[in-house]
Amino acid sequence: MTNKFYSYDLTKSEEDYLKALFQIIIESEVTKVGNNQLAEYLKVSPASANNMIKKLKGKKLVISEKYGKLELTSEGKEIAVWLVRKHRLWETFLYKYMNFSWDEVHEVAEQLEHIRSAKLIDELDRFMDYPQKDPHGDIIPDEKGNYELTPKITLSHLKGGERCRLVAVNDSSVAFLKYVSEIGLALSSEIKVEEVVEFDRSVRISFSDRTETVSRKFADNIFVELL
Amino acid sequence: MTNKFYSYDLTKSEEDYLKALFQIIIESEVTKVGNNQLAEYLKVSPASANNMIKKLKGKKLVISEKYGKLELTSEGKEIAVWLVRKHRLWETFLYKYMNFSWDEVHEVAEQLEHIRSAKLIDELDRFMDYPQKDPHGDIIPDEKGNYELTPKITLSHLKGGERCRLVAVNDSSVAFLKYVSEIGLALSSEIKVEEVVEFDRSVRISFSDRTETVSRKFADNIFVELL
DNA sequence: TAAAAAAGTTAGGCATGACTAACAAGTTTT
DNA sequence: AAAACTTGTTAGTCATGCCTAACTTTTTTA
Ligand SMILES: [Mn+2]
Ligand SMILES: [Mn+2]
Ligand SMILES: [Mn+2]
Ligand SMILES: [Mn+2]
Repeated sequence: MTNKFYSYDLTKSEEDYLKALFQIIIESEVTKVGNNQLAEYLKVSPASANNMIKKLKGKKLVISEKYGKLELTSEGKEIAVWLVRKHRLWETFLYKYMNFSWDEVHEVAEQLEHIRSAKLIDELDRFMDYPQKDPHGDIIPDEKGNYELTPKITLSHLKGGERCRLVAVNDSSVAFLKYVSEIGLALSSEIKVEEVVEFDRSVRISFSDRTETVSRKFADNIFVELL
Repeated sequence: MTNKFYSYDLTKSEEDYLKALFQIIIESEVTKVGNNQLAEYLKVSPASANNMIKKLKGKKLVISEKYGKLELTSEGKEIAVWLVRKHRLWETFLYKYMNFSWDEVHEVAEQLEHIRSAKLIDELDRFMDYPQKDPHGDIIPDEKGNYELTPKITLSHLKGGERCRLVAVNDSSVAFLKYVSEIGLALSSEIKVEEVVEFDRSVRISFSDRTETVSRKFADNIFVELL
């Protein structure tokens, strides 16, 4: 199955910028992104981001007016979704077949997502029997680029007494994921919010016979579904 | 299993040059390689090769005197063998699990061999139950870098009447491999040499109820084991 | 609304890894 | 041994993608 995106032949960096634009748009629920915001996200200087954006505008993958905010064209977005699909399929493969833990998959998937072979991705998808979600609970876009947005309710939105299920995490860093696991939480964990501490808005939660207090910052990075 | 080669952090290009040096040494059964020979192998200019060799000498992976031929240091060779291991494990994975044909695997493995994760390679090896050979019949070096050389008898060495088994191919190009398959040959095929044509030394062979005449150049690229 | 701050752009550099053109050293040929 | 050829090296250029410093434009705040 040949993929039309292979006519583009973008560099690894160009791909990373497109994907970053897409992720920022999804994560912060906006349609336009500032140049410096993009630079910060990718940990490069504003000048570097500005330079790359010029190239992507030349390839009609990004649009913006001078001194204006950045938008992905529909083609730019399609390529970004395709990269997300590859990233999440690889993470799933590493997790389910290569004995990687959920905090180890992201780093290697960052490399694997740039491998150019539509056939490999299609076959990987088939091999794993078309998984719906990656190890962090994120939806894997299908071969046509269709995808659902991951849920937007975080643990920090709940009030004392409410119950929920952990459906995804909003941070792929090793530090965060290791901490989540150490506490004893995982995808599908059922959590009850005991109390939101007034002083610093940290959250007292209980789950499987255990009680823990987690920070506001932590709770902001846990996506849940109300029960 | 952490791999010591990850302390090197070579670029993709540096890796390709080391691997090329190693392949030339194995294929042409020499210990030293000329700069221009290396350049030709990699399809770059002699100036480019010369430039890269300077860097590899700085990293003590290559040795040579000025205007002299190039040698891999033992460290350079170890890294090259590690790259060959990765390449052949990926080819095997693509062939056995991803429904790639033997002429499709090489191109994608050229990309995958540069993925940095010793754990992924160890797990891939375990997942496939420690395969000994890749889809072209080449030996896969083990995790310690031990490997056997592929057999050096080609079909073109045989005389009329002799019989052999196809054990490997010495060319990974799509054009060659497709032709091999089209004729009806594959790894393990039993071949009888009917006659070596005196005029142009092409070879009349028979196998599984079929008779074909193949060129000298073709016969040079088929490795066999005498029966 | 004028000053200050933030956001975006441009200019000039640097490293990597290609290239061509010119040159130097080594190897054959005559 | 000199000429011719082959091989290796150097110099200068280019594209990519990063940087800092300086500048311009837009937005915020006083
Ligand atoms: Mn990830
Ligand atoms: Mn990436
Ligand atoms: Mn190969
Ligand atoms: Mn390679």
